[in-house]
Amino acid sequence: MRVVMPGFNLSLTARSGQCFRFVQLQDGAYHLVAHGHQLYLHDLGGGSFDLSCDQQTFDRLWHDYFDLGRNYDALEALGTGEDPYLASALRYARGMRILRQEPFETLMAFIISQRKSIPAITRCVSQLALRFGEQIAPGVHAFPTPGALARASDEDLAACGLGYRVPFISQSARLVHEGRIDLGALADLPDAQLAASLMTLPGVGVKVASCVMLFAYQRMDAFPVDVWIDRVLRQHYPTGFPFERYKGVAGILQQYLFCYARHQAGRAAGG
DNA sequence: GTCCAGGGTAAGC
DNA sequence: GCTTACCATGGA
Repeated sequence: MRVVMPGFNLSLTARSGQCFRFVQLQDGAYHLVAHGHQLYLHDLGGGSFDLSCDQQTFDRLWHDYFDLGRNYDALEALGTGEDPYLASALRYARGMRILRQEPFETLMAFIISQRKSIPAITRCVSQLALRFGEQIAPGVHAFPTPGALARASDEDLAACGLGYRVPFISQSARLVHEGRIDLGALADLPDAQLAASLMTLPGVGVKVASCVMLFAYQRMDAFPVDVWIDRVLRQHYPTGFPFERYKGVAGILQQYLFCYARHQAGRAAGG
């Protein structure tokens, strides 16, 4: 079906490091697996996209997944003048959106993310889906359920390239599967309690919890600080990031800063 | 060979 | 509260 998503930047969103289930195809289109569904997306330009779903599935699932109910245009007014670096980041990554991902998959993906590059994380998540996820189409697998990962052997998990994170994944999956942590119920908690609850899981610290809050629970004040953002803060915000000024959208801005910083580094490296 | 990657944990202070 | 060593793996 043909859909108009004004200003939506598919390419940047797909490569932004918040979701590891986008695959770019030969013709430039993207294939995505989320919420037990697959979706092909073709950017036709001018805000038009060709999607491999019907209207009902789009309205019920993908509309919210791509956070289309939120007005990102208001971000453009921020940063101008007082915050030129943020203005540059917003200009570069205009149209990128914060995806509304599944809590369990996001939790597992960002436990894996520690000390790994985005391509390496993508490989691990893909392997987990291939080995333990339900096949939803020929050669296409959903992300595994908590039970499937809880039952997986350490050897099979290690074969996915998880390294020393195997017990983190195994134990956290078990705690979710056994109901010791109810990821659905966590959505009702305020930010501080949500963060504290997530951090009771093995392999989850402040940064991973922040990513899960931002990318799965729509907590737009969650502000993950990884090595890239740490550099940005030290180089461009030596007196501290103005969280109060950006209250309610700081996490979104963080994602723009993250992508912009990586883009700049890529250019400097000649990529 | 070295260094780095969307860090967390445990030990030590 | 704060630093520090260590943790597997793959790519540059």
